[in-house]
Amino acid sequence: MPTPSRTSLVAIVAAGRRLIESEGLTGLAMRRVADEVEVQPPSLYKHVTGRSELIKLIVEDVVGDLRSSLNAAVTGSDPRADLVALAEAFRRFAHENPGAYALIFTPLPEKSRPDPTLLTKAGDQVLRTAEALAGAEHALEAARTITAWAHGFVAMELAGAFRMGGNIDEAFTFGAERLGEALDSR
Amino acid sequence: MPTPSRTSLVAIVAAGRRLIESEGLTGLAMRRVADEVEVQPPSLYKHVTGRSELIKLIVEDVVGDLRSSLNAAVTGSDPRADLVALAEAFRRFAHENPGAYALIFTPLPEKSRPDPTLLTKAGDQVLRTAEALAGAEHALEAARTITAWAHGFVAMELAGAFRMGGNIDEAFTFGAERLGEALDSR
DNA sequence: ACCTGAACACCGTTCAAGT
DNA sequence: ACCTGAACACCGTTCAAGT
Repeated sequence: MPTPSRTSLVAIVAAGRRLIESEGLTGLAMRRVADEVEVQPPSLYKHVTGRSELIKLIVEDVVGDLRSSLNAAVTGSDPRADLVALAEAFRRFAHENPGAYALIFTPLPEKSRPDPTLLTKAGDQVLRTAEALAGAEHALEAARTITAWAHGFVAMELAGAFRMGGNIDEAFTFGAERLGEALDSR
Repeated sequence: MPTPSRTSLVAIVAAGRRLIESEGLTGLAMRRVADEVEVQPPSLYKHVTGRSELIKLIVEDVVGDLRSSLNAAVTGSDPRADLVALAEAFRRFAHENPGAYALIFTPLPEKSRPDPTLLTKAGDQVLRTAEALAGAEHALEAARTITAWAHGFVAMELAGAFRMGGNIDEAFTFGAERLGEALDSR
């Protein structure tokens, strides 16, 4: 007689994401995930091919949430204002999900990398704002400049790399505004 | 009778850095480092307090090399040209040391983080160029904008996050030039 | 069809014993 | 003073056996 599942993929991914958030990638041990969903470790392999794939699923979950946050941030009125709103939403998301966020742009083994189309979708709002600002011919380059700066900023922040004093919030606003000016070709 | 050391801290750090470069942080196993320097694993602990500290020493080694590369890149003639030269040197370094580079701005446990003063020294050249460009009152913010963008760009590149086509080299040059314009307050 | 216990091949690290 | 072998407490993963 078939036994009903005692856990589920969503429960496993959620548990894994919690573990990563609280203790980083090292804390993501299959045995601990199993504990969290109240199952023996080998049972996890009925839902997931292995730890690498679980990491991938967690990253994809995070990327989906990031996309929602970015989409919710823009108003569509003024591209310069939208750029600032996107940057702030991006940073807020990273601050609220530092452990999971760190995985998005970290060099992971092929098996743990998120589906590229998900990353593309998450970046779509930035691309549209970049196009409104910089024009169609420079849209992609402008979007990459914005994303690179925003990611680099929060990555350094989360890694504790800003150690020379000064106001971090102001530095972020400074960057967002200067980038808005620099990319505006209207 | 005292036994002469069969290995050394520099040999251990070099071996560790090689392992990280070829197989990432996961490849940095104490047993494999021990193999590389031809010693039994427990002997490593006479030179290093543990794996965490070894990671820290490796990161500090890399940061020192990055600093040298950046210092060698500037000519001091024109700040805009220096900014481009710094950005290119930064990116070249990351491409040549992708495994080790990834560690610099990754969120590491406290015990593995590099000495903050080393990071400061590595960033000093960028700070000076930023000051020449943006003026003393905005030097730190400008330096952070430049560094964030450059790091974000190569981090995304190394993570394989640029998947929408387009020319990556041109996107980098585009960003460097626009940033130069945006930060120039002379 | 899903879960389990036992097992395998790995880890980092400790420590008493050797030279 | 440094190195070693043996051991401990962990990993991820596999697999035959249970229900």
